[in-house]
Amino acid sequence: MIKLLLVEDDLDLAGNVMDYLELEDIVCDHASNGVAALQFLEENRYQVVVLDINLPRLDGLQVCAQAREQGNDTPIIMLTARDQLQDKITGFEQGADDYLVKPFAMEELVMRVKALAKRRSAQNKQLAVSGLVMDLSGKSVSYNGAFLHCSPTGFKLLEQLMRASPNPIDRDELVELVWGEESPDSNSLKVHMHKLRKALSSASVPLEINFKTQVGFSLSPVQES
Amino acid sequence: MIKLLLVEDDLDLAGNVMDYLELEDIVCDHASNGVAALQFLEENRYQVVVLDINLPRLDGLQVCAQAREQGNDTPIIMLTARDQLQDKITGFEQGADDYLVKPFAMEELVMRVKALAKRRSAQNKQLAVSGLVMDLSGKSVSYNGAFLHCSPTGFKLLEQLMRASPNPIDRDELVELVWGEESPDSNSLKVHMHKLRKALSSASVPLEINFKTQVGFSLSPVQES
DNA sequence: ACCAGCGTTAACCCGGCATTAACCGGCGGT
DNA sequence: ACCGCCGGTTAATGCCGGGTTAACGCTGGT
Repeated sequence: MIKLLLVEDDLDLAGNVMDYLELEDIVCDHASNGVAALQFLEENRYQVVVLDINLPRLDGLQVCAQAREQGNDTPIIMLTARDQLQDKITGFEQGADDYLVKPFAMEELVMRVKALAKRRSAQNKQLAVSGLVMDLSGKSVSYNGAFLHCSPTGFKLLEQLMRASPNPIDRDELVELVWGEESPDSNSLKVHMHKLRKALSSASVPLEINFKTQVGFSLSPVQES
Repeated sequence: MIKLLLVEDDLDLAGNVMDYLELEDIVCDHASNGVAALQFLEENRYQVVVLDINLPRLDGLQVCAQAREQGNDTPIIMLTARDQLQDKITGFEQGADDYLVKPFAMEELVMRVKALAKRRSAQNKQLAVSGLVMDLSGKSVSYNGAFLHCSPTGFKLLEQLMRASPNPIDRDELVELVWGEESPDSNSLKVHMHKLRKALSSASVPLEINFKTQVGFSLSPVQES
C-alpha cells in the first residue's frame, strides 16, 4: 500500500486523481496550497508526493525547495502545464524526481507513482553499514550508540562512501559529489580521508576505507587474515 | 562521460539530439531502425538507450522486449508520440525505465539521461572462465573465493584474454586493446604476461596462457598428458 | 579582539607499478 | 653446427600518486 501526498489546487482534478488512485490501493492525503503541503510533509511520511507547480500561497517549486532544505527526500513528481518548461528544469534542479505534463492520463500517473515508490522504497533517512549508523536528518554518525564527531565535509564524504558500500566509488565521482564541480586542490581529499580513517579507527568501528588504483575508494569491513 | 545509443529514424531529429548531447559530454551511437539497434546493443555496452517507438523493420517495443530477453538490462528511455499511451504502458511493462513524449525539450532529455546513467552506474558484470571469476565493477579477480592481486594493466590484459577465451587473441590486437594506439616498448607486454602467469599459477588456477607464433595468446585449461 | 574549529595548502615519505635493460633458451634457417 | 630472432625471465630504475603531518587563514562565536 502506497501512501501519497497530492498537492493540487484544482479540486475537481484532485478529486478525480484521488478516486482513481484509491482504486489502485494508493492512499492519498490532499493539500490544496503550498503552505498546507509543507505542513503535511512535516507531520507525515509519504512514499511519494505529487506536486502541482501552480499553487496559491507558495508555488510547487518553493515547496520542493523548502522540503529538500529540511532534509526531506521523499520522491516528488511535479505536475506542470505544457508551457512551463523552465519551471520543470528548475524543479529537477531542486530535487524533483519526475514530472508529468498536464493534461495527463491517470494510468501514466499511477505508473510513475509506483515506479518511484518501488525505487525509493529501500531508502531511509538512515544509512547503516556494519553497525555504523548515519542519521541523515540529524547529521550525526554513531557506532554502538557512541557518536563520532565529523566535520561537515567528512560527513558528506562518509555519506557517499556508505551509500556506495560495499562497492567502490570512483575518486572523481566522489569529489564531484562532495564538492560539486569546483573542487579544491586534490590534497584536500587526502587530508579528509585521513581524518575520517582516524575517526573510524579511534571509535573502533570495524570498517576501513580502502583504495585501489583506477577503481576508487571503498568502505568495507576489516578483514582479519 | 556517458555512452548512449540513440535509436531514431527521423534523421533530422537524431542529428539535433546528437549535436546537443555532445555538448553535454555524452557520446552517441545512432541506429535508425530496430534491427540495427539490436545489433548495436549486442556489440557495445551503453549506459543509456534512447529508443523511439515508431521504427522501421522492428518497433521500439519489440526492440525493448528482445533486448531484455537477451539479458540486457541497460536503462531505456522510450520516445513516444502523444497519442500512444497504450504503447507507453506496454513499454513500461516490458522493462523500459522512463519515457518522454514528443515533442520534448533537449534539456529534459539530458536530465533524464543523466538521472538514469547515475542511478544505474553501479552495475556489476562478471566474466568467468573455468572457475576464474573477474568482477568488472569491483575490478577484482578471484578463484575459489580467493582474490588474486592484479595491477591495472595486468587486469586489463587478463580481461581481454578471458573475453577471447578459449580462442587466441592476436598479439597486436591485444596490445591495442590494453594500451590503445600508443604502445610502449614490446618488452612491457612480456613482463606483464609473466606476472600474470605467475599470479595464476601461484593461486593454483588451472589455466595457462599459451602463445603460438602467428596466432597469438590464448587462455586455456591446463592439459595434463 | 581572541579563540576554536574547519578547510585548504604545502612538503615529505613511501609503496606500487610500468617500463627498460640485460640475459637465457629454444627453434628455424642457412 | 652455427647464428639470430623472438619469447620468457629476472632485476633495476624512475615516476606517479596516495598517506601523513604540520602550518596557515578564514569564519563564527564569545
